[in-house]
Amino acid sequence: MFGLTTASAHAILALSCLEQADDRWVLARDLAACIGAPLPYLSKILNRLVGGGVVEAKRGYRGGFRLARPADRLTVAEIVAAVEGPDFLTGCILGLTTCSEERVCPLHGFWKQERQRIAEQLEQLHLGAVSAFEQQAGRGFNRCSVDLAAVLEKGKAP
Amino acid sequence: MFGLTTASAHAILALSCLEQADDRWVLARDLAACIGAPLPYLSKILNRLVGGGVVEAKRGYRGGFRLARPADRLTVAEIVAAVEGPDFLTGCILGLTTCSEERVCPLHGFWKQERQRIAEQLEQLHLGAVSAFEQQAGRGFNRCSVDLAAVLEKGKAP
DNA sequence: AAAATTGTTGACTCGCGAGTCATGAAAGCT
DNA sequence: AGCTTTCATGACTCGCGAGTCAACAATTTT
Repeated sequence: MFGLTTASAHAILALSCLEQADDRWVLARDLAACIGAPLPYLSKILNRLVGGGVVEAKRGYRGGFRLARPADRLTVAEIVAAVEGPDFLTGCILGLTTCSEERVCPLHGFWKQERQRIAEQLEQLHLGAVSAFEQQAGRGFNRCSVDLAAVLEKGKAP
Repeated sequence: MFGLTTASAHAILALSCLEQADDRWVLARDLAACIGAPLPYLSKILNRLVGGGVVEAKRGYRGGFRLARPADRLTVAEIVAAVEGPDFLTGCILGLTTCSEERVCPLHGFWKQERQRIAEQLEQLHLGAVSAFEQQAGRGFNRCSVDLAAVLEKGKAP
């Protein structure tokens, strides 16, 4: 109930892998293998990230995905918003449609504050930090079954 | 995605109404009418609250529900736990089953802190405060279509 | 131009929370 | 004892996020 959707989780982990590949094009298939997500589902999530301006896609031979901007200029808030829609953190905690600033619900004060805190945290958290954390933990391309050297070699501009 | 389930919302609003009836027995039907929730669904939610020791139920003629304790000794955390299970605020924000203190996920630090904050807030928030807020806002039994005087008269011990 | 590669998209299934319906079980009244 | 009232509960439907499958469109290589 409290937490991100699995779609957002896939997105964050996949982008963390992407960051480790620098500017090279990486296949959705390799990202899926790396984070253990189903390829067709991840494809749709990546597609939403394209729409949100988080990643770029290139079709056809030697295509794939790469970050639209450097990882330290991509926030987790932005990533989640691209996947789940811009309103993922708005709304009443009790789900009341009538709850507004004028006619607030009994948990409004508490939730308004928490919501703002969470939003701020997610905006301050950059993909670079997430990726660095994952890399230090020995995850990402380093430790998955994907052959990193081959992926990077293949992703280079011809 | 972020927020309580509607079941918890129904519970909080219904309990707020219950508080305004003091120690009298109130019918599930009246609570449902008062908060605008479907009766059969609310019944199941009230049943979970019985199991969680939040309310008491009495069947048969002149039966109904009443709070198991005074409203200022019932926390919102307790109510939500009764409805959604005790683990409603545990677990990884990315939904990773492998995430633990030893092998944390990239958002672990952020989420652990937020989770704790939310838990503390919900534990400090008592039903009495919620009910007082609702009453001041002109909601609860005061403003619903239910005849408060009749309900209270009926709920008295014979 | 043809073939191979790779992202795109719509239709489908599955599980779960939300909500409905009908029936059963306890408690009080007469 | 029988009737009425009221909570308890299992089976069902509905909508939605998650995940699958298959056909399609774009791009590069040969």
